[in-house]
Amino acid sequence: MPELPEVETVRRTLAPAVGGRIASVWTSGMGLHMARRPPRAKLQKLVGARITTVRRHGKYLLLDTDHAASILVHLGMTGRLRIHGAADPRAPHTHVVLGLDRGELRFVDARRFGQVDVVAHGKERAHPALAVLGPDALDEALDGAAVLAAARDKRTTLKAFVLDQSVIAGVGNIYASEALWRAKLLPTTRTHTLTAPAARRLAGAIREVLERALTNGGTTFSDFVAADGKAGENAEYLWVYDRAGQPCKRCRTPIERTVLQGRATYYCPTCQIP
DNA sequence: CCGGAGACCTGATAGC
DNA sequence: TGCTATCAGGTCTCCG
Repeated sequence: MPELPEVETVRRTLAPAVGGRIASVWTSGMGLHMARRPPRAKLQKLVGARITTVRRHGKYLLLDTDHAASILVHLGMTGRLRIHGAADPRAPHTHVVLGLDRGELRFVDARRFGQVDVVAHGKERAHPALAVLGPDALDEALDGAAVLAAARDKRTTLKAFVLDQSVIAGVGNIYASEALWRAKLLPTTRTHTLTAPAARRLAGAIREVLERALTNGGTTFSDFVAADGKAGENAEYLWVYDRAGQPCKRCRTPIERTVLQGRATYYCPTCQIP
């Protein structure tokens, strides 16, 4: 479910939890991502710690504490990180609960593709999940020149390229299709054929698409909600994703759906070109 | 190096 | 109504 705009929306709506002290920790004991369980003992050590900041890189959140460690969270497909009243009934599939001085921070994940871990300060780059990430998609440094440089040696398709978290961290399946439509580039275009002007368009389009979605509070089809429980509004603004057969918003040609690397891919066969 | 397929999980929805 | 098949915003691994 969640790509950069959704994760960033969660980060921002976690603001009320910042400054809170962790009073208790509960975990379900079930495995999440790759059958890895949230590390109960390491989380337990954070009892008494205060949450100082919440950072994001790509689709990962880092809840920093004043105990020299951060809580790493990835929402997977159906993960939710929400602030609740301690008396609120617990939703099914609740896997981690951090009791704060006021309220609770709960991680709920039906499909269990999400991840919760603890990382010592200064060891972030050594964490396997974070070590492989490229620059964040909203990083200022990610301009046309950077995209062109990253694209040059690759033989893959543009769709796979923008989805590759080691190249650009944060773009997922919805915004990959959206950005390529915005840049007027076909998803199947080979990466190494990208021209400088096309790379500039792609870099700009990625930023534009993500910032627009962020302004709209993220895209909600069924699962995504912010930390305050609110759904996103961006689904009604999507240009191509989930719009097969509907007219292109630029040229009225029906949008096509295909499958690339096993994932649904939407594009306009007329105004997107190699 | 690259793509494809399958794995990990559950729930929603469409079709019969 | 109830069954089955298909699909889903993410990653990871194996295979050719």
